[in-house]
Amino acid sequence: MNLKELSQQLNLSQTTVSRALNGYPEVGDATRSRVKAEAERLGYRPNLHARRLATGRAHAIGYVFPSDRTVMIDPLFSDFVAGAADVCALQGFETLLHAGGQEDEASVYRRFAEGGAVDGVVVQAPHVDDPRVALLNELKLPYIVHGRLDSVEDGYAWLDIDNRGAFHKATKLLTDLGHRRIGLLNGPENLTFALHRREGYEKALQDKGLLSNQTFMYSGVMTEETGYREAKRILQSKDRPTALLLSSMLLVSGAIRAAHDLRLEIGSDVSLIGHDDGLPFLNAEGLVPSLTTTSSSIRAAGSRVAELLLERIEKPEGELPRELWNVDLIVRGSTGPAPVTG
Amino acid sequence: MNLKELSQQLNLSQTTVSRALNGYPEVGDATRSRVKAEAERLGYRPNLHARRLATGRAHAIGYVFPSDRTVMIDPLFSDFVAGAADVCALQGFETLLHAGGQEDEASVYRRFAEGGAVDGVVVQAPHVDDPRVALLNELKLPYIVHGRLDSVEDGYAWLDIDNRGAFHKATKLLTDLGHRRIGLLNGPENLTFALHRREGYEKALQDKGLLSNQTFMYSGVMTEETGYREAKRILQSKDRPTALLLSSMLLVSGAIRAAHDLRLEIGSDVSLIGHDDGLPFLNAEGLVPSLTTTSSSIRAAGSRVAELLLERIEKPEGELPRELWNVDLIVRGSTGPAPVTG
DNA sequence: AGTGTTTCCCAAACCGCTTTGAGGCCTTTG
DNA sequence: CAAAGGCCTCAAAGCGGTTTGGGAAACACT
Repeated sequence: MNLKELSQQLNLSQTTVSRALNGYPEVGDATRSRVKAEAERLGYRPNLHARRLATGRAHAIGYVFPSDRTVMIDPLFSDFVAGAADVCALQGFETLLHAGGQEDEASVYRRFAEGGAVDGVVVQAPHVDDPRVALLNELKLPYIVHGRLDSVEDGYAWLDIDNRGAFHKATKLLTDLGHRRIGLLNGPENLTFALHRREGYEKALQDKGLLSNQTFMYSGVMTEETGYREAKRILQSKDRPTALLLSSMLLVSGAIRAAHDLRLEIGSDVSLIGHDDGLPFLNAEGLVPSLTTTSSSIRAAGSRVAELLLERIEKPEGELPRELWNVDLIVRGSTGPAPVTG
Repeated sequence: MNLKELSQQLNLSQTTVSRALNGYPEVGDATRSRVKAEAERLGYRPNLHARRLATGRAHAIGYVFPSDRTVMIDPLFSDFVAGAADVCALQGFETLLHAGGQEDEASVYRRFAEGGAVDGVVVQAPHVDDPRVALLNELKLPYIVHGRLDSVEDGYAWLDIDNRGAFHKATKLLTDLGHRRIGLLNGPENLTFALHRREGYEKALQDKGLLSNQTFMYSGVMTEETGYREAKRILQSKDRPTALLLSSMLLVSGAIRAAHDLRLEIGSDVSLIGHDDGLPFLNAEGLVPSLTTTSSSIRAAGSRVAELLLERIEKPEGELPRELWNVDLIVRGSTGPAPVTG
């Protein structure tokens, strides 16, 4: 069933039927409802590609897996995308995923832009100096960055959580509790979010005249295993830290295991603060003791990013959105005063 | 740069240029290479929608999030999709995600089929008696089920791992080690994979004349927290089991925490076997003691499913693929003989 | 020279929708 | 009553590719 057949069925022109269906004002109420009823009855679905070709709009947004992510897919990713895809679906947009292949990333974006495959893209996990932003600006393909470049905040659209602030707060809580040696297990610090977290952490230490110590730090992939291994290493080191900051719940999970191994009581022998992205399968509150966290829903971020992107697609010349989300510090049972023998 | 401009540039007709680019034999070698070089030089990208309209093929496959999954996105999902998207990208296919929205699932499939949005879909996490299969058969939209319906194996295309066999093997290992009371923490048993796992488990118990015990079982969402809670409950029950089977690594993670809490030594006081989907962020080998697993890469399954789907799209009338993958039982340190006092 | 084969290329139709520009009909207004 | 203005509707021209049905040129063979 296509438009032509439908319009013949109705004894109307294609134009009128199309307009009736798409809500244009030039068509009368009676006609419109007749058309709609008939379309419904016959199960008419407009051909997407024809519509896209005619309108020049894809009604789709895209994600490109960064090439260095194809091996290690982030568990955050699905939740983020789910949030975004929900919003898109509500507005009749599809979500396109493009992974790897032999094509390099820049050329995928180019094809997206020039071939009209998508109306806009989401840039995830930006590097400190991410080339994608410049490329997308050049291509004039609407986009929104989830995160930020390192120092630049102008000239591109972004939504980020206040990673510096979050880890500053978290570290301050620990120093206020008397901790003097605090470790940090972080993501790869060429990614902005991780860098910012470290900056917040170091700033808070400096505020108290404390120095950060390289042996108490880790930066790299955030798996349960590295959490275990690095937490164990750090907690076994000479003058071990009395508290650890952990950049993801998976690291937390590993660190808890390490603490158990070393017979360290969490919340007294060692305090733990983790960053919680609100993943449904790893609950900070359900831990024992419950985990003190900096907390921010990655899913909500996904939804909001999609909203902003759709707005930008609607009005490409509108003002560039820049949203910095506050991150809550939720104090629970895993943090306590520094041990006196520390 | 579109085809028309390119052909004018070359002083050729659109036909010839199109044919040269798409490898049709009617065009001479000299002409073909001249066309290709010029297309490359000018950065010509064919408009996807135009091509799709003309050919009637979308060059895309789709995933629809089941509506009951939009709240709790499976952490397996991203790895599975990544595997699939890789394969698709290599063959020039895009991957479409459709989540929720206000539209019901059946109508999404209908729209996909009739609107030509995708050439085929992947059906994930099938229920015991999943209505999607019948719908897709009716719509004649190529698809492949990752998993199976409960009893039916004919009349649809599927790839599944041998969940029954895997959990049979795992349970047998435990009974052979002398365990008589064995618990099972499983996924929701309205999903086929979970049901099959239980069947394998119960069969192996029966083989030894053992009865399964409802108090030693759990079926539901597979999060770290439920793993902890349920493992703790089961391990505290009267005549507690000496071994646990766990349907996902997240459940394992929770169970380990529970065992620590209860001061049970893993591998001696309680044996653990987990199902490992090969997720990069939760490594069975890195645990202490290393975890005995039934092991099967979800990512590889994603890739293969995509391959099969692309084949089906190519030849819709071909034979229905049915692949049952063997699952390895990898014995490591978390399993040992049943404690004598058991 | 006439015929048949290849080889290479073209004009035009088509995919199914949107949108433009025009026109018919009916009501209002001077 | 004629002109103006609204309201509806339509035919046709895109959008940018693919594909069909020839046709011209070059060559080989009677």
